[in-house]
Amino acid sequence: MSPPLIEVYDRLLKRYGPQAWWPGQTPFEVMVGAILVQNTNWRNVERAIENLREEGLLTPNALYQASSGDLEELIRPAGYFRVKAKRLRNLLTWLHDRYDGSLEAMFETSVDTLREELLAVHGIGPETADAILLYAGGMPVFVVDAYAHRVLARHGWIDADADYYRIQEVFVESLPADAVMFNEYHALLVRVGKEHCKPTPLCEGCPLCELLPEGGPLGREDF
DNA sequence: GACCAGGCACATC
DNA sequence: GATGTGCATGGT
Repeated sequence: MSPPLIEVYDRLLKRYGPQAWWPGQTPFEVMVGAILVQNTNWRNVERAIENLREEGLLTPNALYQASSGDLEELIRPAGYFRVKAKRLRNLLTWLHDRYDGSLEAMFETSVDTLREELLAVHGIGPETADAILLYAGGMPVFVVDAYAHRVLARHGWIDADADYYRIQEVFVESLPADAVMFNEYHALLVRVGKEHCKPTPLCEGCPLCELLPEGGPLGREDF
């Protein structure tokens, strides 16, 4: 039986309202943030992005020309700064070589092709690619993350060991392909995950547990 | 001091 | 193919 994802969405939207994601001022800033936020608190990413902004590096050409050493120091607050500096350079090099540094040209590519191209960039995996497609490009791609995984598994709506594509499939099967809603849905899952479906305590005051006949979470305690 | 945070690549079995 | 590990900072 498929999970009640429309009802979940309606409930979350009613409870929290629109989340106004992604917190980035330009598509390029969103792309940079998508790399920097990998397994990292957004607050730390903000510091790194502010550093880049102060140096005038939040454009494809400027960041492409920055030295690796400067880049590492500026993004240090976001953690994993050496690997992330390499990943940003991989993305920038690809963008420069393939699209002459133009996001407009990049997003003229069909979503399936662009996704494959992004995944071929070293350091960009499924979530980062999808975040770029949805939040920077406005393409109707559902972004799965650790929160989506935990919130759904916690309530018994997916297997705890479901992988990225399985979880994405669950959403895509039950929802219309609407970029605005996909955008909002992902942000709402992060919100409820942070506020109520924490690792511990288990779903305190969670608005989604009310949808369960048992009135409480079904998943394993480590979800 | 332990644990957590919008992942990903790589080594090893 | 599954499972484990390195990567690093900053808040609670």
